[in-house]
Amino acid sequence: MKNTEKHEKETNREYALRVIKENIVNLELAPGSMISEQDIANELNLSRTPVHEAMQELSSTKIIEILPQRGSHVSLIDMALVDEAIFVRSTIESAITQMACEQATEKNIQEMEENITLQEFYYKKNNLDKIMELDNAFHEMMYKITNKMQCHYMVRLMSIHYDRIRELTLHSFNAERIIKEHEEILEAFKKKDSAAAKNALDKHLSRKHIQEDEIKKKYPDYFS
Amino acid sequence: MKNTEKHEKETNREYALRVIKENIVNLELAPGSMISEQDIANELNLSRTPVHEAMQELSSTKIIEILPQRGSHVSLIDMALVDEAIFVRSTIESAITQMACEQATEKNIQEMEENITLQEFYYKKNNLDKIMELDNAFHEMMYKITNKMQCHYMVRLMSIHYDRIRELTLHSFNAERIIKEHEEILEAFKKKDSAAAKNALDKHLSRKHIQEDEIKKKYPDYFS
DNA sequence: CAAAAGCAACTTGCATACTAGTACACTTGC
DNA sequence: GCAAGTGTACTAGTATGCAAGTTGCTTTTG
Repeated sequence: MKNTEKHEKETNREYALRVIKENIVNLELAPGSMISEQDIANELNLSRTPVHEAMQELSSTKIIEILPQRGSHVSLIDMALVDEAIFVRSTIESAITQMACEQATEKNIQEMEENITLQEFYYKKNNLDKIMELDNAFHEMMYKITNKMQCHYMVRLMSIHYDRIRELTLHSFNAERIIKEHEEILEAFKKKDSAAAKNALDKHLSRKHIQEDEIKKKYPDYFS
Repeated sequence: MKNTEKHEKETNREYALRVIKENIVNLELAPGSMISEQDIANELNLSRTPVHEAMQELSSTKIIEILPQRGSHVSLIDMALVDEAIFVRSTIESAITQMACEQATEKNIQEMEENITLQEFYYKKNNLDKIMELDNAFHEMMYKITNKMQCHYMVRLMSIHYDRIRELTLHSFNAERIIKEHEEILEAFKKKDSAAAKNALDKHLSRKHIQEDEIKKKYPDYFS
């Protein structure tokens, strides 16, 4: 696995969960591949206990499948679960963004502006990773403004199925358009026009439809 | 704790999770009370391991709080989390019911009819538990029809905060009105009028606003 | 008497060992 | 050669014991 450094002050269980999840999303652990608790414990220099607990948590989102006394494997990509992930995020975030627009303070709006300024900065530097990080932070602000962080946690949990497939279609990531759409949302916030904010967000997230045929042809073994 | 019988073919971990969750929701484990892994393990005749794993899972929804090396306690009722639970369910189920109306087959509609018939049957028998069970099954059908069972799982996870507070306001459970509203939804399905189905569901779930002051006065120790 | 030091009893986190069940290669008997 | 039986090496589930940290009572000390 990649990036197995342990952070400070995270428990062994959190450490195992984070590393396994990252390696599933970046496809280092390929869909369908077997993973044994013992092997991962050895690789991370842990006992089976924290790894076992991390695997239990992952299986609750159906990103891995545990077959007792037989073994565990990374789930094949299930387009129905990808659709659910997109559906939940679009539906929840549409409602939350509209509410956020109504509740946003001057300080909130300033933070959004700051975030977008940095997006443009890193766009000029061609730093896509930073832009994606700022993108996530931008959307998370909506949850923070409306005090809906448990919703954010749940949406993120399900999103893992979409995150994994996005890894296969990174070439279609259009930073320029994304930044422009964030600016549209910001403009709606400044005008306190919550309907416009909702529409801008709906348009923004509706891009998330997937070139399913293309990637299924390219990676047929990854799909169920 | 109440109802500690172990079901067949459930693992010890699932058993512990189910019993603890039930006893939190029915307030047998009061908000704020301490619960130790060892005590529960003794009471259920298990080792600490499956209990520990169940507690980890419960803490992810914030229904319990684990303080390492100090102890764990049932969380006090946090109205912000109750609001989030209601928000997620209303938002998701509104969208899903509308989609279900568009996709429902004759067989689906017949099952809904069957369910409501039984609701009326048990209403005459004054069996509220059965009605609540049928109520849950009725709403679950929407998720099944639209193939969104992972959404259902997530909504249920967050709903525990609302389920617990509903336990305090059971006197206001109005079976007659609920059944009538279910019938409205069914009528919309029969007419394939998805907008009407959505409206009927929105109205149905909007009842979930809570007599917050009343129960806070009655159970002040239960709130954060 | 009051404050500080120390100890005992608790907690959860984790490592280790054992259990039960599966898969598969190999042996055995024909 | 083949089918049935057997041994072995794997798996995850669970029990147990230890590690590390907190709490609160007891003892000590000024």
